[in-house]
Amino acid sequence: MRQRAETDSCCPPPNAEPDLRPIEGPEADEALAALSKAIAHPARVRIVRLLVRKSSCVCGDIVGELPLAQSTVSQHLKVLKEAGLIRGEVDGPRVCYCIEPRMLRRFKAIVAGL
Amino acid sequence: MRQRAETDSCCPPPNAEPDLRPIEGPEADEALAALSKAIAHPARVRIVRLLVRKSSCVCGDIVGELPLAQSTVSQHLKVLKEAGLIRGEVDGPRVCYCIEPRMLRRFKAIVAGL
DNA sequence: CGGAGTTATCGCAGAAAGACGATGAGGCAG
DNA sequence: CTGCCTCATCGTCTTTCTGCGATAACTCCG
Repeated sequence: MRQRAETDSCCPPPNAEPDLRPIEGPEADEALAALSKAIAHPARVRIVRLLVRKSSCVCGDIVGELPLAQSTVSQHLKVLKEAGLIRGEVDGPRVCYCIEPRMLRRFKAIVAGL
Repeated sequence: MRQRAETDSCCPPPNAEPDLRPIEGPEADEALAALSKAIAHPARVRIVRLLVRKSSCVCGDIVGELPLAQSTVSQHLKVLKEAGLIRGEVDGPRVCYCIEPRMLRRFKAIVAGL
């Protein structure tokens, strides 16, 4: 077993590698559209905010924070995960979600470059 | 008639009033979701890019820039307009669209604040 | 007034999103 | 092994999005 446990965050990748992907052009346009679509729902905005705030990653507690059914929240998490904005790591019987800093940074960069 | 004409941009509001609206909280979350949804389509990203690039506002030329029917482009413009991201001003027989700098700034600010 | 050019709206059809309950899959404790 | 807890997936329904052609509205020019 790993030494990751209670206080230890399950997703600690604070790597600050430079992002070489373009901020403009067709690829960036597609990326912006996809990332925007992923975040284009109040529930998903709240999820992202939760995960950003808690550098330590919350888990199914997200369900408790939202007025939605567990299956619905799971769907939203799936959308965010498929967009690459968050990551889920299995930690025993539960799953620990956290922000994918790279992708969030990319989103911010493209938007800022508008 | 006004002195606005060919080279004159029809939407010249370069006012840089400070935006006092919140960057966080429920209101900002709703705003971010709405703005993201408005831009969450490749065609609409391209439209926004076009209007940002050309500080002078293009018009129905947008239709020529996109591989979509005129009615479809008009729909996308409507979405962006309803989100407050762009503005359309009637200029003779045609309509001149331009970015609404305030709203775009707000979008950038909220995203940057994530 | 009447035609021409430009844009908005309508109606439709197919695709996708959103929400939920029910069910399945997997780990952990006993 | 069995039950429990957590989470993902499935199936369904409703709503919204997306795209288009057709048509209306609107402006300018003769």
